[in-house]
Order: sequence, then C-alpha cells, then structure tokens
Amino acid sequence: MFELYQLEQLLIVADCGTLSGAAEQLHLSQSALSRSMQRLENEIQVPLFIRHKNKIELNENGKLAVEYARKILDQTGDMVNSIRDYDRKRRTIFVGSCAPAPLWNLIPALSDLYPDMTISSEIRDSEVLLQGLQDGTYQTILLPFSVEEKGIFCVKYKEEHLLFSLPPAHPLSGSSGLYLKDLNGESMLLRPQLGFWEHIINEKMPNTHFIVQKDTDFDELVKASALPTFNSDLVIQREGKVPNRITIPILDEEVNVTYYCCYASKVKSIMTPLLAQ
Amino acid sequence: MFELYQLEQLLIVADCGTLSGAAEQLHLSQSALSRSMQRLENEIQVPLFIRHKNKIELNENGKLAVEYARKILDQTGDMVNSIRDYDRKRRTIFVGSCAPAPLWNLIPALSDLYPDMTISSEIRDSEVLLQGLQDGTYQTILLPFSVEEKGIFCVKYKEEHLLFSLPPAHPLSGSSGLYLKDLNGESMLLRPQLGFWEHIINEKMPNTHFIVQKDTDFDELVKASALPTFNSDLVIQREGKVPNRITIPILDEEVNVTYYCCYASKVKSIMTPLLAQ
DNA sequence: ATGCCTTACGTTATACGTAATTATT
DNA sequence: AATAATTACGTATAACGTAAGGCAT
Repeated sequence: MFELYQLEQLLIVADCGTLSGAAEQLHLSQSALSRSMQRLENEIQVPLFIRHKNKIELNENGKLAVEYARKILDQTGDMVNSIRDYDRKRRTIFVGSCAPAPLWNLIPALSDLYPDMTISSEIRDSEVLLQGLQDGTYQTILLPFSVEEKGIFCVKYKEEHLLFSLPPAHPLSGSSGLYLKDLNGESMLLRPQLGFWEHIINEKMPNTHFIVQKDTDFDELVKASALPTFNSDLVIQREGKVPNRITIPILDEEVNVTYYCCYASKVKSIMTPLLAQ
Repeated sequence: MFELYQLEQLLIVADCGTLSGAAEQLHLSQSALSRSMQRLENEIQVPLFIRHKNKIELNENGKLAVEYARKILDQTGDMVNSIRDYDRKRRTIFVGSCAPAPLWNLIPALSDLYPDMTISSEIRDSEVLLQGLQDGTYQTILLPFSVEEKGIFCVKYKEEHLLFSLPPAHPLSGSSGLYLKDLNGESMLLRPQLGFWEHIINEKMPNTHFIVQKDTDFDELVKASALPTFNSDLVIQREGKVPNRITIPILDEEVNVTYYCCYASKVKSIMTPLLAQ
C-alpha cells in the first residue's frame, strides 16, 4: 500500500511541475522524491508520469491520481480537525449565565472539582441560555428564576441584591432605601457585561445616561468621579467596600434576585457534587 | 502526519477489540501495534483509547476516528481501482462489428500496429454500434453500410458474399445461384454470433429451422451432416474450402455486403495507418 | 554550461521483534 | 496459569542523502 506522505508529495510535484522544485519544497533530495514517486506508481501498478530524459510530467492517470490524492488528504485533514474539536468539546464544561456575579464562585468551584476540564463561560439572555441548555450548547446555566421542565434540574444557587453606590455628597446619600426610578435622569457609571441587569435598568431608568467603562479601569474611575453607580452584595463580597461611597439598597423587587443553577438531568453527576458545597 | 497503515491497523483493532488479536491478524507483534496506535494518538494529539491495565478500548474520539479511517481507506481503494480502470481503458482499443468476418483481419492488424494496446472487440447490432461510436464506447466500428455524419470517418473496408454450402446430394446443389427463400423451410446448421446476418436470414427464411452449433465443433458437424449451411468468401479465405460440399452464391442483394470501417475523427491517427494497408 | 531526472551505494531513521514487567481474570 | 498491555533494548528494513551519470535546453 502507498502512504499518505506519497500523496502529499504527488500534490507538490503536480504543483511544481518538476521533481527538483518539489523536492526543495518538501525538504527532500530530488533522488528521494524520484524514488518515492516510482514506488507510488509501483503500488498502483500504473504509470502516473511521462518521463522524458530530463523532464517529468503527469500523464492522464497521474492527473486523476492528483484529484483523488487531494480529496483523500482533505479528508485526513478533516479527520484530525474533527477529532480534536470533538475531544475539546468533551473536555469542556460550557456554562452560561444571565449575569457575571454567580460565575465568580461557580467557575473556580468547577475548575477545582474537574481540574482536567476546560470551563467555558459566557453571559447571555435567559431565553438564549434555556435554548442552549436544551440543545446541548451548555451543560449548565444560571438563571434569575426557577424553571419547571422535565429533564431539567433547577437548584437555588445564590442571591444578589443590587445597591446604589453614591458619593457622600449626593443628595440622596442619606436614604435608607431607594427605587431605581429615584435616580432616573442622572448620569451613571456602568460596568460592561451586566447580563440581565441591563434590561432591567434600561427599562426602569429610561432617561439615565449610562457611561460604560471597561472592568479593569472601573474602580479607579468610581473613586475619581462623583457619579452614582451600581454595586451589589456579591460585588462587595468579592471586592470589598469602595472607600468614600455610600451604598443604599434598591427596593425594586426585580433587582433582588435569586439565581438558579439549571442543568440537564444527564449531567447531574457533574453538578451535584458541586452544589452540595 | 499519520499514515494509511495506521488507519488500517485502527480498523482491525476496532474490529477485534484487543491489540493482541488485531496484531495476530496483521501479522505483527502486539508491542509493535501498541506503539503504532500510540503514535497515531500522538499525531492527532488526542487520546483514542481508554487504557486499562490489561485491556484497551476505543473512547469516543476513537470511535469517531474509526469512522473517518473507514471513509479514507475506502477512498484510497476507490482511487486505486479508478486509476487502474482508467489506465486499462486508455490502453484498450474498443472495436465493435456488425459481423465476425471483418474482425478477422482488423484485430491482428491493430495488434501488430499497436502491440502495447489491448484490442477489445464485440459483435453488436448496427444501431448499438453507432451509438457506441458516438459516446466513446468504441474507437472504431464495422458496419454493413456507409454513414454520412459529421465527425465520423467512414472508409470502405471489405466485401463479403454469403454462400450456401450444400452436400452434393442436395437437390439444389447443381444451381449456379440461389435466393435465400429457395431453402426456406429446410433445416440448416448455423454458427453462433452471426451479427447482422441473423436478422436477414430470420426475415427471409422464416420457416427454416436453424440448429446453432458452437464454433469449435462446427466444421466437424458440417462434415458429418447432410444439412445445408452457410459459407462466405471470407470464411473460405480464412479456413479454406470444406471438402465434400458445394458452395452456391446467394443472389439476394442484402447478403452481398460491403463493410465500412467507421471511426471518430479524433482517432483518425490510430486508424489511418491501418487502413492504408 | 546549467538544469533536471535517474541509478548506485552507503547511511540513517523508524518501525519492528524479543523479552521482561505488570496487572487482570 | 493464562491473557493482555506496556516498556526497554537491540535489530532490520525502508526511506534517505550523496554522488555519479546521462540527456536536454
């Protein structure tokens, strides 16, 4: 039987038109290539080249062989790519969340529990997450509500309570509680990638000018500016209190959420040890 | 890059379920096979097996790999078969004839002229031959009539005159010429593979009982029997006269034919040197 | 005179076999 | 004890490079 390397060589020879040129491209001596092509012909038991004394060219058989060789090599490439892809997917836990905060604990926990797995996470709208859970895009998703559907397990995971973060000089900084609408119309600093929060505040604070600042610079900017911003108990838990800022609970029902961790029953074995913590 | 032999090995391993069994089938030591599969995994950079201490089994990647391997090896098989077929066809001159006689000279002449080519001949009806000439099935055909069509060359090749071959005792053996209908109703010996002759005599001698005898035994039978049969000038030219038989020309116009050698213009270079003879 | 292919000969790299090791049934 | 897989080590084979030769442009 001939081998794949010979088919690769054949393609290069077909491209170059000469053995010497192809040999150079292949980092091979021309004599080695000459013999390799002779072996290929012997294996197929059919001449593939018209040999002149100092020239070689493909005959009709050879041209047909090149077509097949190209197909076969394409397919071996597909094979490698597909298997690698397949393997990577098998080694990856895909997590989707409606908001960033619940991921902060879940991702490290998953990494700890499954050190050989890659954890892939993304923030999407709840409908997208549910769809993705059902079609297998996600192994688990984090939603701000519970789901009752057969084949889906739904476990209460965490709560998050949104807060206003105001500079002491702000007129409302003395309040013990505020509604979103109370700050509607002001300018506010905002982190990107807020997930479902974005929908809520856009709806309830339609006249507010939101200045989105990338995560890395956000804290600096909050310290330096007098603009109100959001905070939450989970953020504070993670990053500590921001100095020189007053946090005031937001009283709207929608911003005091319970996150539910949802997963298909077939990955129950993956998730239960995690949620037992 | 991995090689085809490793894909073959993978298939056998998948079939057998064990390395040792597969190694035996492959006439290989199990250690060699074990390492070959390890190399395959390294090339794809993905594990294909679940390795227990004294057991090995395909994992999900491996099963996918087997599917691809099967496809690829099928395709290499196709490649070899197709190229061999293609080559064989390129090395074959396909000749079609309406009757056996004109082939007797043409085939040896072609063989002489093109000693590297295979000459493939068959006897078919004229319509089939013309169709085959146009679709490339035949490089040249022999017809009992001339054809006027663009792209087709038609050269007068040979004549053949059908004769009755009668035992001396036959009542008509003294005739200087006969029509087919004159013997209609009798029993006659016939060779097989008569081509277009068959149509003519069936039409003109509908009440005749034809006893078809295979070519090899035909002459023996003719000698031994008193049945009338056919002969022709070309047959006599080839085989000599049959002793103890009278040959009488047949006067019907249709059985005194001129064969035309017809070929596509693109194979003119093949045929002209032949017909120059 | 240079470029291109083939053949001959010695070398190297890679896959192989043997044998030892470990573990399972 | 028998079966099965891996690993270590020496070996063999197959592809390789170098070099020489022929031929054409």
